[in-house]
Amino acid sequence: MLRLRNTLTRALEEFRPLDGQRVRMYACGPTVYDYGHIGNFRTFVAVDVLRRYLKYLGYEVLHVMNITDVEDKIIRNMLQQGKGLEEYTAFYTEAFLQDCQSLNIERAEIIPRATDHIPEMIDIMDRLSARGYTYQSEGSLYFSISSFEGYGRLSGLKLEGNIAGARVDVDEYEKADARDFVLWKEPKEEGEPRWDSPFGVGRPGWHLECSAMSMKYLGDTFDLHAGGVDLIFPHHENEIAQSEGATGKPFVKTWFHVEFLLVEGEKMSKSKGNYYTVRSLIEQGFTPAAIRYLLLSVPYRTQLNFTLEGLRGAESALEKLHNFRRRVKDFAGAASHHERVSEIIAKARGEFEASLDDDLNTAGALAALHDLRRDANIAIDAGQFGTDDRRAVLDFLERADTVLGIFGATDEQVDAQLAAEVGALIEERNAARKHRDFKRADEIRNQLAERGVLLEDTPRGTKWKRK
RNA sequence: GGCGGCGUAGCCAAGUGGUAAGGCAGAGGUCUGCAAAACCUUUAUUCAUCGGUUCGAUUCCGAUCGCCGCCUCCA
Repeated sequence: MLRLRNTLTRALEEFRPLDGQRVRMYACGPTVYDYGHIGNFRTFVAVDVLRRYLKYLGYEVLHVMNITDVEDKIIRNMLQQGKGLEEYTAFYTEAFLQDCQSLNIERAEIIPRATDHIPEMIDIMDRLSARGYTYQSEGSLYFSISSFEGYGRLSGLKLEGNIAGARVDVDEYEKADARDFVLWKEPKEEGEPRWDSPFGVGRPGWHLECSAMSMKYLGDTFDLHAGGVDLIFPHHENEIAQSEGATGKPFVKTWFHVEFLLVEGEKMSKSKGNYYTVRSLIEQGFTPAAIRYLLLSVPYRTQLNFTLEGLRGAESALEKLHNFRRRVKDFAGAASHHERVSEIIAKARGEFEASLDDDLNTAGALAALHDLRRDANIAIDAGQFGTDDRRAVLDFLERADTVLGIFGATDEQVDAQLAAEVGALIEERNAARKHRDFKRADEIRNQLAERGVLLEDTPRGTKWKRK
């Protein structure tokens, strides 16, 4: 039974869908003004594990992840570069989806773009206005938070109790209250994207976009809403105010927030030079699977301190799991079954599921795999392993990987020509070794090493892998 | 100033009121023509500090110190 920590209630709660076996979830997607960084992807990987585990448990998942494709930074950049909105955002949207794919993040069932949902946003504004939650000022439409009872419940921030040491944006004095937020913004500059609306020409505020898209596809009330912790306030707080203000119904049952990723103990920022994108790490030679492993090695609700050393460690740990899976896959022996191996698998499965049930403890889930690895290796070494066991271990690993996604699709892709070449060279080398021509044998080994192929002499013959 | 989280071996990190998962790095071993790789073994009398509750606390409570986040756009 899955238990999740709900930000709204601050409690660990048993998760039950509102609608039978069907889970409706929304995750705030990227604002496509630049390439995503690993901090962004920590959140998306965590949400991915959530949806994958829900499916593992037998639920049907309807997952919506939006693309925010109109927003201040986007507008600033596109104007600077002299590009159109669509042209500018399409590029980074594509880059984002590619990064998701390389990290083996499953695609959400629905990926709506904000600019395709202006009518839905106008509809919400109409309803909010009719209910007296809004006011117009200098061509923009604002939401008056003092009119919405319960504002601040999610974040625990008090409406009045101020903010002595905090920075407050005092410049925007056209707002009635400093914390009121904009629903519809009047264009300030030439060339800014704009749409017609009953509230004048303008563009939507960010918060409104998510309310419109989530409710359109998931209904007025749905199960899960996910995002980074930094979105709790004001973004999610404002979504609640807008959505519940418009419908009069509860908006979301469970709020799921992913903690920050830090780099060398500090918040990532371009100016500090500790800023990593997925693609920059891949260029440095790290595999996406290792990045994903690292992101899973710390449970989603604690801050993750990213370091290159940690990433190298993740690579080694993942390598061990890969080696193990390969060893089991290549196992050829008696068609037998060993009770001990069944116990090992049952223990691993129990630990794996108990960990994930406990608020998605991915660190524990990975530990379960490593335990299995060690115990099964011992069984194989002891000759207490048969082909039935082989099948059972592989089945479990495959099933576990439907949640973790660390073995990846790229794993088995070896091009056939390379395989043939390497096979021939290995044969030649082994012949040389037989004749004690070690000079030639080492020559071949070095030659292959230069091409990134690593040989491994085992009692059962020579194996190879790519490094 | 308000709100929230964290401090566990060299490093990353799980966890429980009953005596410390897992990984990285290190050390030893098996294997090998030598290697590498692979595999196995091993690494915290102790969980920031000081008090308290308890038969018993790393785990609960209080204080102190340190770190991080949010309160403004942000995953």
